[in-house]
Amino acid sequence: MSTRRTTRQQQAVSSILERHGDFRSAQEWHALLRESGEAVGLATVYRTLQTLADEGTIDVLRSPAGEAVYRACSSGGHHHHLVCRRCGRAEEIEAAEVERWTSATATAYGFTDVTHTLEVFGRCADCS
Amino acid sequence: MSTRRTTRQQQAVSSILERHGDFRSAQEWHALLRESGEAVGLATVYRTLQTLADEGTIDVLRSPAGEAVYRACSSGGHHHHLVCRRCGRAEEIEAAEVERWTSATATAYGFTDVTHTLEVFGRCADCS
DNA sequence: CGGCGACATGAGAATGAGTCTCATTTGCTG
DNA sequence: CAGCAAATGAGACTCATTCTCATGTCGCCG
Repeated sequence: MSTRRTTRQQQAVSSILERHGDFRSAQEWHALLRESGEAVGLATVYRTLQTLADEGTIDVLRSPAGEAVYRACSSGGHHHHLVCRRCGRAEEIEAAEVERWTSATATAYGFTDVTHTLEVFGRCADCS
Repeated sequence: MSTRRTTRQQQAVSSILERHGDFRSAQEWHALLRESGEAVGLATVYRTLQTLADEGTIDVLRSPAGEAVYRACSSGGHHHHLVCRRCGRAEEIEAAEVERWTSATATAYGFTDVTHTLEVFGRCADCS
């Protein structure tokens, strides 16, 4: 069933995501890989990022500009981010209160099958 | 300075946004306008939506699929949405708790100049 | 009322992220 | 080692959005 192969390319993608801790677009990761000598086709970068995201291994979100940005996250569970809009560095944050509030509110309005997005952007201490 | 002209096209856009209360993409609003006989160029629809959004007259957010969707909102102030992912209908929701929580958390991490996005998607009572 | 200048419009070209196709390469398992 | 299915990558393609630029239109001034 899970005929999951381990290719050089997939390892290169995972590994570069782990070396850098910030959110970057597929195109940026692709460029970084090329610079580092570990060339990987753009299509493969997209495919791999998507697979990893589906697995929950990495996190995706949309930058204010509307493009998808990816990063490796330590916590496997559900969490949100506090992202520096200048340098891309991100903190993982837990938001139990918010979880509770959204699900209560949604229920109050008769909504079911609820999901939510919450991202916080700002300027980190270093970039101020 | 404010050489703001009132054109038929801009009125048509504003007006159709007000007649329907849901989130739709620029392309969809454009199609609706055409159907209603009030044809407006696609580029103009984009321009007008963007202007209205900048003014704060309408709200923009990104659908899960990644395209920008727009809708006229009654409340001028800051608020969030509970959006039906099937029919696009949306409720405006206030989230004082969440506002407080995000700003407190961001401050705790040394972040400044903080903004946030919060959107809740689900299936409304009618669409369940 | 006719003219003028600036802003607005719209058709189509251009851009750019992301996806798809398909011939080729490459882990893996026997 | 052989064979096959999965993975790759170059490039074509899609599709939302933006840009360009020729033309239209609003509002004012004399």
